[in-house]
Amino acid sequence: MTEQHVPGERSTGTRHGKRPTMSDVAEKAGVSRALVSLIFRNAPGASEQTRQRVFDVAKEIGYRPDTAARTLASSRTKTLGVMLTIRNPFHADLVESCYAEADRLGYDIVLSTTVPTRGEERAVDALLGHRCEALILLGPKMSEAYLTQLSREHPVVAISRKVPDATLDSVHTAEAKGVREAVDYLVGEGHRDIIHIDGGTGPGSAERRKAYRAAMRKHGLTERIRVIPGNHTEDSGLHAAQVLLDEDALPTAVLAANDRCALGLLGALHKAGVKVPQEVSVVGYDDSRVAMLSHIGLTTVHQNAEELGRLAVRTAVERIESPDAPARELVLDPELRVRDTTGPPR
Amino acid sequence: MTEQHVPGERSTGTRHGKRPTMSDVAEKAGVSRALVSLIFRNAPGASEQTRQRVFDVAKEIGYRPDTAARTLASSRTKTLGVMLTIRNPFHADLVESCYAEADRLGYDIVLSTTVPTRGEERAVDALLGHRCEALILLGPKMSEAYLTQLSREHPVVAISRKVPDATLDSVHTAEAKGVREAVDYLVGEGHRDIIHIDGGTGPGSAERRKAYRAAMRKHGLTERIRVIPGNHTEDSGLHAAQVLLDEDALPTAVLAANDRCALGLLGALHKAGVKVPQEVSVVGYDDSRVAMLSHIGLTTVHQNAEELGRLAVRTAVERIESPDAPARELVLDPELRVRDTTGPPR
DNA sequence: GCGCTCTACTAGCGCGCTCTAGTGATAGAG
DNA sequence: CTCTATCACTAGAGCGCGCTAGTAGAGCGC
Repeated sequence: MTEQHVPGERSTGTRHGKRPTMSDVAEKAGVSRALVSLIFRNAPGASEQTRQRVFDVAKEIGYRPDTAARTLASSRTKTLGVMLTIRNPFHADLVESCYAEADRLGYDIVLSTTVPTRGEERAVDALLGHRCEALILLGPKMSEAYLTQLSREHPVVAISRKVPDATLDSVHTAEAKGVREAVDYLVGEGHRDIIHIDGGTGPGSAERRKAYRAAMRKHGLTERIRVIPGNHTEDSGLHAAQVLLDEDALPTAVLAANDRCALGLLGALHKAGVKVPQEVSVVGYDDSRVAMLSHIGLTTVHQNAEELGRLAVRTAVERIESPDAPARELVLDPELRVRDTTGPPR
Repeated sequence: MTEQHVPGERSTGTRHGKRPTMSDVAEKAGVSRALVSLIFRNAPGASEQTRQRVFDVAKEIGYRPDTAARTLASSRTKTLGVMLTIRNPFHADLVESCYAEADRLGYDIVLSTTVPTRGEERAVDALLGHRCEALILLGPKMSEAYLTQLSREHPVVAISRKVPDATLDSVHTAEAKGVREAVDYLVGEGHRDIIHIDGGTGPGSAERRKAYRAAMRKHGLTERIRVIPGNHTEDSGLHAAQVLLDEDALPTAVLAANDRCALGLLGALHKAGVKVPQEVSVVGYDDSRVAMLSHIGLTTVHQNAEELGRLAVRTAVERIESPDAPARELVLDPELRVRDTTGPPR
């Protein structure tokens, strides 16, 4: 690493002077603080002329409303908290659509991500500290007890996680249906040795696992049922590949926990010289944008991220407005997207 | 979409009751509010016994410190604002390491992402509204004027963007060196028709473009120089592929603007039946974790995300502590990672 | 006894804003 | 001319906390 010192004009200007407040604007514009407040809140009760003058003064002295003070003073914060896992490309899709819908409904969004060193509880604490009016949790892995507790104290919407008899709203796709379609399709192509890498305790995993078993049974393939434990990261795909490659024979098709898992699996298979889909077919889950873009198009179960995000925000806002309405579960239909990682068995 | 109403136990419990405050805790614990404050700030001056009792009471009544009130009351917020583009996997890598370092230094982080409907200015406004003590901008595309202005008013650290004669700190890799290494390597493999898809106005693009030209010239390939305009998204790779495929002959190697661009390109080439690396070699830039995991390992110029994030946070904190120190430019060496998308020309 | 320090705590102001309850000025109705 | 309505604006309380200044009491040396 090298380090350079840039000359620059350090000593000039307003550098780090005290941040201007509403009072500064008021004084300079020759009006009361209350009026400035009113104008910045877009509330009626100020003449167009004054309004303009206040905005001009504000711009001139570089005033920005202070979110903290605003939050503290007002009963409403008009803020939604979104918990996500920044590594997850599908979450990126969801976040984008959340923003769009929140904008439409006049809400702000604050993000809080989990990272390896920062678990879901910390992420949630940060959001609640910001006085979010509702939480939107993207694929939460937290315990059911904690989730239930949380939803008793705050409006909570979970995306991609179904909680039986829950007190919280949830928005997700019909996991079972997606898996069933995938298995039906693979069987239709002639596969019989279809295994499943599951998502462990990840959101939706239990349903997918169950649906896989049911679908296999339906096709009379009960004895071929096999689940390799995994999770929702690339690593689990990699790991599953190692397990499979150590054995005598590969299955002809693999149903991965999600796209990330599928990508990890594909990477490892490719390194081992296994041809996809000639030797093994691979199906993902999510259809995050990367799946589409990867140079071999991944066959995957499409979840409508845009709609999921939109509905989650709508549901959150409705929940804020009527806290005691019964909990809702919104279920979208998934759709199998056949691309290039699947074909007839070898 | 289907909708279900879940019974749930809506009417019980503390649902949405007034949020408990420090006074509630104080009262219930039989101490003054000031003492509770002190305890929650981890400040010395309370007996271990009282401390424990206060924490117990707080937990019992579900008290959480209010970030807004805390921010408002204290001069310091100990908060760093990070602007990112959530779609960008490289940013995910950076954010993770920022968190780790901020944790170490006792700072909080608040995230603000750009999305298609929410530009950089809005993202920055949100951060400043939260009274962040410094801004860390991941690959900002904003105008130089705005950036300079911003850095005059607040501590700002830019990652992956170099601003000549700047008043702001920047942390980035030696773009030129990475590109030079890539070109040297390709030429060493026997390539002569090496083209570059550039990153438009994206961070680092100008330097990379310039370095590409210089490197080609150095190898006596001045006449083979060719730059296809692009940007830092998958789409630009796709688009460049279309341009190239429409022509009589493909180049033997392509230096993409970044990994995302390279992935788009690979996808399109694959669909067109062009073999990589047999017919065309492809080199990316960033080495975001996806590059590694993609089932064909992408040859790319590695940027040390962990170190970049770490240094950005350190620099931001140092800037907060000494606002008038000269601006610094921290430059890390990149490193070519040869994987599977490159080889000798056809 | 005195003054001293140290520990464990409390009183109360003010951060920048929102929001309710006003005030005064002008206009139109009766 | 009074009465009410409307408009443009203001006064001031208080949101939940941090923080400075202070106090009460215990312990200690002399």
